[in-house]
Amino acid sequence: MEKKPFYITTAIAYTSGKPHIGNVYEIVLADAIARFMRLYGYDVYLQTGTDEHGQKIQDKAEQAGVSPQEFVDGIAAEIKRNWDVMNTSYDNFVRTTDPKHEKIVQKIFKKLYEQGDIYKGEYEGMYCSPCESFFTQSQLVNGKCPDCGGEVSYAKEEAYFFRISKYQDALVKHIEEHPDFIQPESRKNEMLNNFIKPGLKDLCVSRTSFSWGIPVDFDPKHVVYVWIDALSNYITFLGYNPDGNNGELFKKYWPADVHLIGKDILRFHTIYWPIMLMALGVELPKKVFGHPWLLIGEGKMSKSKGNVIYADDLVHWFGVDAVRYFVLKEMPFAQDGSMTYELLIERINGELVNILGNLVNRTAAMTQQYFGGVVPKQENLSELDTELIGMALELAESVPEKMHELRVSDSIQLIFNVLRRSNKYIDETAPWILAKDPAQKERLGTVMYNLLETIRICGVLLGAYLPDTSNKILNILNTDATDFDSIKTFGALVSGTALNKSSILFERIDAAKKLKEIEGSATPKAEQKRESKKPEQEKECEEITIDEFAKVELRTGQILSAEKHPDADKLLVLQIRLGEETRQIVSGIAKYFTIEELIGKQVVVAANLKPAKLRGVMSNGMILMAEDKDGLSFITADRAVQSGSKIR
RNA sequence: CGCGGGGUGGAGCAGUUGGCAGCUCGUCGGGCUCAUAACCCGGAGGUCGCAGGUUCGAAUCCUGUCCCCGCAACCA
Repeated sequence: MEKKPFYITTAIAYTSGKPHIGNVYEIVLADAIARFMRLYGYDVYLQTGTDEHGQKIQDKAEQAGVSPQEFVDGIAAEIKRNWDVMNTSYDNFVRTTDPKHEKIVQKIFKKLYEQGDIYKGEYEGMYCSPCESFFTQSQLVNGKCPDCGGEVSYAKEEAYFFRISKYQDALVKHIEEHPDFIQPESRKNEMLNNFIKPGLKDLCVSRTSFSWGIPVDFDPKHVVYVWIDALSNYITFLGYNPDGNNGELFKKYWPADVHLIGKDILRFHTIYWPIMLMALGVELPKKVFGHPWLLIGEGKMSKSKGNVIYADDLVHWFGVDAVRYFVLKEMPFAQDGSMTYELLIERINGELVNILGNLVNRTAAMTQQYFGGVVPKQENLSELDTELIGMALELAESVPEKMHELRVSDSIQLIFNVLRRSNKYIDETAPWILAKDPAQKERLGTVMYNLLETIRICGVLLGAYLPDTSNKILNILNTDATDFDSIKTFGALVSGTALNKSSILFERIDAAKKLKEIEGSATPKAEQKRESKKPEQEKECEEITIDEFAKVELRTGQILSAEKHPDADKLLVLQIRLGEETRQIVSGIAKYFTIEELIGKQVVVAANLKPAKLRGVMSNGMILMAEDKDGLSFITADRAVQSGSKIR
């Protein structure tokens, strides 16, 4: 029988740096869906990859002193390695610097140009020459460049535009007629009300300000800007061809069943991408799912917060299936999920070790003890048995149902409910009591069979989420009944089969010990290796000479007054006494301190910093602060020294 | 009045079309011994942010209000 195709994609990752666990979550989620659909009987194609063009990459490569291509080669390999560490089963890992992709993008661009959907126009705005950037009036700070504070002037730049306004009505119609197109639904309303209905502006789709991109072949001083380049990866790598001469993969798999993306780029995938496809006369994808974010504790991951967690480190500490389990299970459908080491350890011990691992272990041990490790026969069933069997069989219905809605966490929950029930079943049937009475041998056999078969069913389904663990379980059971059909009926496990030796599935983690270990090795082995071959990593602590250090003029000061910045939430305007003079300093600490607690504070100020305007207010210096996870703390002298004192 | 998300036992969350407020963890008490100090049972603990309204009946629908969190614009 011909299998139904199922094409799923992740967003392609930008090659500006190493991906953190939040980025990796997306491919793991996609992988779980892909593995499940394969198990369920679809012909699945999972595509992922990297987005490798753009100004930022050109800049970073330059800083690192390598060519952009060398630069992205390094990062793409790093990204791929992280995908592999997570045991993800992608069918194709694509890169936008692939010549085959570049060629088709040029053709797409040309086709859209020739049919009038792309036109040449002028990008106008206020231009800052040192920054080489355009700004709109609203972005300017007191009429000056928001980046460098320098003068800007009106300028025009030649650019190509995509006439997306033309397709606006068709897009609204499509979204309204296909309620599943944008998921989750709350996002759909957001897109419609915030972006589409107020009116779409034509999109600038080329740049002349940098060169690291796909050149427009009929006008080579332009490069194709990110939208057309990156989004089209979903079809170019399937062999789409604007001239109609499409490849086999495209014919087979397009339109995509799911584009899995982060909620932050939903706009591009539900507005620009569909319109591009409409303009090309290509069918639209069936569903775009904007998944939530994985937060670390309370907040977003960021380098400046120092809370970035990488997938390979987590795997190094906890094992791949434990990490997969956590991100898949702990992430709600439409709301951001939160990760901490404590929570991760709690889930591992409470669910993987206690519920799953221990169930398999005790069942295998009893089978060994009572039946010499051979699967016994199932005889007459009691009500207790049919309840367990019913729950196990229901999984073949309920799990696919949830998975089709992309509710991965709920699916795992369903399986674990059955595992929990199995533990309870052991307690209710008390096999160790049955074992004492030779007359109950048959009953004991039935109980053990029911447990083993239930574990098999759960083991098969877990293949989508915890592939290694699933293999281990099915290997212990020594069974070939591992396909989806085999779990629709209860009894595929063959009586008389000798079990293989069982092993511990998940080791219990001593939380205090493990946390200490993590603390103690800020850069574990995996990271150290990586560090040495990453020239692009910004040197966060570059060595400086004592002369360079001496250039910074540090002085003590006292805060005389503080008031809210009239036009910014995060900023406070402080008047600070530095010896004879009084300085005005603007500082982004409004969130952390009240005005009352600031007044009178003795602080340390970098006094010879070049003055800058912050949201329109002059700031002459900077206050030194220590920052950790609990917030900010002032650096100060340990006695009340005279204000303005020098620090060295 | 920039846009959006959220306030449900100590913690984290579920609650679809209004119909007895649930789950996991923790906690307290008990049981069991096959198993990885595991597993099983029971108890305590909630005015569902607040105020009003609709209704026989509201966590759920409506109005107002307070608080938190993202995004956007400035973290010198």
